[in-house]
Amino acid sequence: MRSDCPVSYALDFFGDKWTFLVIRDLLEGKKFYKDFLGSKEGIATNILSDRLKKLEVNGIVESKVYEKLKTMKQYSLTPKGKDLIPIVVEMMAWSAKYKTGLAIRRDFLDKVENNRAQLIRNIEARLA
Amino acid sequence: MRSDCPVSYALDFFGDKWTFLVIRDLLEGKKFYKDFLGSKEGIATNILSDRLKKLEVNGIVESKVYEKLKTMKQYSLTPKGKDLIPIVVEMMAWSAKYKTGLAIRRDFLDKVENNRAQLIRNIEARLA
DNA sequence: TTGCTCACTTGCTTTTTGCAAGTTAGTGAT
DNA sequence: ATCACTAACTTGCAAAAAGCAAGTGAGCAA
Repeated sequence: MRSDCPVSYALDFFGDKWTFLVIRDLLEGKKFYKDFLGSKEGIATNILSDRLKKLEVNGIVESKVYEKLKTMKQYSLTPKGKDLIPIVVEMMAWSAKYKTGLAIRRDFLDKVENNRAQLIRNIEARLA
Repeated sequence: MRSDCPVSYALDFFGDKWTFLVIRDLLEGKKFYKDFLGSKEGIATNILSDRLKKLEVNGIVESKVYEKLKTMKQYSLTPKGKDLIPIVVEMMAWSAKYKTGLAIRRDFLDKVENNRAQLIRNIEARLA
């Protein structure tokens, strides 16, 4: 841990190039090692292995042997991991605003937008 | 850009060890190079210089010469940068939940919590 | 028992980060 | 005008992390 700042604390978990993309994959329902490997960004096997390990140690991910095929390990998010969803949501909302042509559903964004507008007002009031 | 995924798009801007901490500093009201250098995490001068440059190129930060003392450059967030506030907020909320003893004001968190709970319900409904 | 899949590991190269020591430009005092 | 001082970088090199290709070992199916 680099400091007692909450932002810094969070970044110690996923402030690197790959960890958050693995979390995204898990949120999208991916479960197995090869699923993560198949993602468009193209993570390397050693990096993926390392990140899954760290996420598990940090209590964000848990894994168990897949009983139907014991060579496979099934990964999933813990409650602590699922609590990262709002961060993902806000990243998506931000990207949708500033990048044209991204594949995000309109109805999803509309739902987010009201919450987001309120949040911005809250925080800007604090900063003023 | 590594893919057309919105999460990946966002991470291309700040998916590294330092960029988001600089954004946090700006949100906290820091303006000058030496202010960022003074942050508790201890960023190196070359990294800071590089990140400020990239943030400016990416339209998240803007800078101008500080007229009262022309050796100093004054940095600030653009609207695009300020729109990252909700992400910061959600990071803080997550950290507050999982790390004891972090310095976040209670009243601030209470405000955030309702929005967050609603967001989680929205998204989990989508994922089910 | 052979061959296949899957989840890793290993060894090596390239890129990024970290650190210390400059360099350049404005400023204020002499 | 020159000197000391400060602020914002830049440079060079060492250390760490990421990227890539080629293994390895454990289950499974024929």
